[in-house]
Amino acid sequence: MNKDRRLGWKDVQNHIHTHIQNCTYRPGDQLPRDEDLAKELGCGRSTVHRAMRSLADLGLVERRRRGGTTVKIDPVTRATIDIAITRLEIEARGYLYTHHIVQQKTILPHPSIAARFNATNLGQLLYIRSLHLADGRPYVCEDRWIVLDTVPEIKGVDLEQISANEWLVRNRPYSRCDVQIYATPATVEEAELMQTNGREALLALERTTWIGEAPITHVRAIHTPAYRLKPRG
Amino acid sequence: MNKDRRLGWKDVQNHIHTHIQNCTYRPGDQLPRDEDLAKELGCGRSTVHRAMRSLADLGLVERRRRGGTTVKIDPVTRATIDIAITRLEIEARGYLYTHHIVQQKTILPHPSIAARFNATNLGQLLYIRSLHLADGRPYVCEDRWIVLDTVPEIKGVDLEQISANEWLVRNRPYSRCDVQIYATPATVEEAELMQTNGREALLALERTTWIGEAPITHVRAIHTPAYRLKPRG
DNA sequence: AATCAGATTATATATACACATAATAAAATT
DNA sequence: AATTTTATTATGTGTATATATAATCTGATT
Repeated sequence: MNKDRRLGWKDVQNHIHTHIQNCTYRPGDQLPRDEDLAKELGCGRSTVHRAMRSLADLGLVERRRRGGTTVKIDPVTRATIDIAITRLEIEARGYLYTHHIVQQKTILPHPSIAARFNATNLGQLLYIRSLHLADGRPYVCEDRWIVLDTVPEIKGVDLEQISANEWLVRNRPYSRCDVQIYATPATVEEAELMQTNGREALLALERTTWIGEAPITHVRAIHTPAYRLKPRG
Repeated sequence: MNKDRRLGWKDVQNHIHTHIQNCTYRPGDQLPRDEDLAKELGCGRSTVHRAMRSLADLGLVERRRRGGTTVKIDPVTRATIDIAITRLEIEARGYLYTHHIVQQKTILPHPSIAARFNATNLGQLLYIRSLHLADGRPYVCEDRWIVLDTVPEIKGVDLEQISANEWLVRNRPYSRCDVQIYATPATVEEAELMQTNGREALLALERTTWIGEAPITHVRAIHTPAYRLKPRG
């Protein structure tokens, strides 16, 4: 940035953030107007605006027209999680990735699955249970339902070659994605697949995606017992 | 925004996002230069810049100086989680919040706790096991370690009145927070506290905070079995 | 041939200005 | 007194311009 000349928006952001950490400004407090702060710090209003917007994005302050900017009364810890293609996640950890399909069939949706899509007439689904391994050890077991009316092309894809996970991410952008994270005991079959005992607690990650109004896929991925989900740096 | 005049940055963002969804631009593709896009759409370069930055924040495109903007080759699903004060979360769901302390003592840190802080000389810690209830039913059980060298004032606080969770959030802003999410089977004691059987899988949420270099607190919160963590919006 | 110094290119940042919009307060009208 | 209109205020957005920075290419120098 500027070597020494004047303040950049990050400097302004740090300045305010520091004051919030200092308790110079406490939760609920009113911050100075953008314009006043700009005058005080010797920079443009736009620069303060940029910094304030960033702080608002971080969930640290709240801005209201006419009401000015206040330090958030009930701060939340905001964590951002990036869910990558399973292959890339495994490879990023330095393991060799392999995967195989345990079961694959075309079915009509079970009501509980239809409910996830908030839909009734889904037509036929492609169901796939697949296992993703890191250095040969089970890492993720995913149950996936693909709406064939929305993604007919997938019928022609060799899903042993490229996983459904990867094919969809690369070929089927979505406009909406619901995510749910929860803990679940392994079923007997899952315990066998994951090579754990049946009492293990597994982290489950459910995702459902749509393109416009059209449902694409629903997936429930359970992870190896030691798995820890970590937000990005 | 502008009623009909010209495009706003959100319009531009939608325009590009739509094209990415269309597969007009596919993962890895190069997008037009900001300036060209501005000319094409009939708006200023700054407007395109604003839209592009927003798309980059969403993790959909990547921008490199001189390299231009490309559609992200390996898109990730980005989920943002807001972890609020437990009381507010319970009240937001329409339940009556109560909490009580199960155990409280001053101790020297166990090595595994010290490791979480990446520190060796932590001095004395205040350990608190507390139970947070929704309409009288166990909702969250938290084990918390507070670094007394960093937060000495907490010794004078009645933590039955205001939970340590809430007091810290309101009185001790942090500059860094590590978060980990995982599944864990309930211990015998936890199962009893949470009024579940010992085989339940529970979602655990661990947080460790610092102000500058000084460690503040480490907390492990386990949730009621049915609990599902849902990203915002 | 290897290396270093510009030139070029595209995005990033800082700033200024005009206008839009939301929220509120004050004034005017009924 | 109640309601509507108008003014004020502070942030939001769009744009233009100047400068900064990073990445890459070109070519001159050694």
